[in-house]
Amino acid sequence: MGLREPLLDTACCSLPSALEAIGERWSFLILRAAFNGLHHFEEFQSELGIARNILANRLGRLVENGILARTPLPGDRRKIEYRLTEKGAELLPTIIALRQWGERWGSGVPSTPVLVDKRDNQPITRVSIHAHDGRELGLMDMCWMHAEDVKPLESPVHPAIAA
Amino acid sequence: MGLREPLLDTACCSLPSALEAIGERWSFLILRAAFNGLHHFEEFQSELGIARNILANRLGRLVENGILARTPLPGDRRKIEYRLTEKGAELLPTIIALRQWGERWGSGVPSTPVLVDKRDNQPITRVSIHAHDGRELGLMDMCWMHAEDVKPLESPVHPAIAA
DNA sequence: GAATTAGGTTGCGAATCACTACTTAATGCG
DNA sequence: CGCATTAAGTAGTGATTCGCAACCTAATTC
Repeated sequence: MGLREPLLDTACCSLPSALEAIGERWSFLILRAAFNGLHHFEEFQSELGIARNILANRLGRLVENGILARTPLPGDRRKIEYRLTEKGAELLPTIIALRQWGERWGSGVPSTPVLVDKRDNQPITRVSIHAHDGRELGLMDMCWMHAEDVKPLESPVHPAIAA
Repeated sequence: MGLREPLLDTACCSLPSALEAIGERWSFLILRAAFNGLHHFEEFQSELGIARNILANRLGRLVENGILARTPLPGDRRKIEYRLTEKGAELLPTIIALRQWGERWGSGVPSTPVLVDKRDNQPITRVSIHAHDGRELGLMDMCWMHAEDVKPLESPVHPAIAA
């Protein structure tokens, strides 16, 4: 039977729970559109060409999961505004990472629009993995460890506090 | 009719093509398992509890898309090894970013195992967005621009070349 | 008060998902 | 060899979801 149980118990990894929230078809693209400044049902619908019932379903689920906030506009109460919450906004690195991957390995076309630093209008760098001291790490530079085996560094105590 | 056409033309953004490759249910979790060192059909099956035909389908699609490489082992030719290609391995930032997001906003449980820097066994930092000079950028620090409007910085030409 | 607009909901056929059982091919072993 | 075992994958069968079109409802506009 096609009963859809949760992907996995969330005991060891929070990926499954994340995927429950945003892993369905279209969810990612709706989020991308939201990051690009779209806020209304019809905007999403015409931009993405998604079926209306599916869009309603996805928007509802994203709202349920606290990723989008749904507010009727005070001026025209027919209009519903969908806006990223803080939780939703923090998906940006994920989305950018996936987009950069697609750009590099997929069709190779540079995506538009592109995220730039406001200060100098220069594009952001590639999203990558960094050590706690800031060094960029490749696959060879890291390994997996059980969380409980990680010993916290004796953090260099701030002089003002240490004194 | 339920004919599944591509999510969107890939003209403006490579996200859709990326999602065609890895956006289906289970694909992400299969990749996570691969990153964690699983390489065989039965390993994936028992770890994820996924139906066998779906697993076969997903593995096939990941291979088609060049994300996993499928090689029968020389020693025991029943055994098929699925291994991440370079293209697949470069999905790590995406997966880590999503996992960190789930960890922060989902159940809040710390995931295990955790990626650490080999040099000092310290966990990696949070995946985030950086300017080309290395500064971490928040949502407020950046904006979208059309790719063709981005003016390349006159890069500080290498003295050896300039001379 | 009729038409329009924004945001949905309903119905229906096609595709996908998931569970179980079966198949095929390569090894292991007596 | 001959038979059990293992690894990987396929087939059959329902439940669920997707996608399209049409319809509905409330708020606004003319």
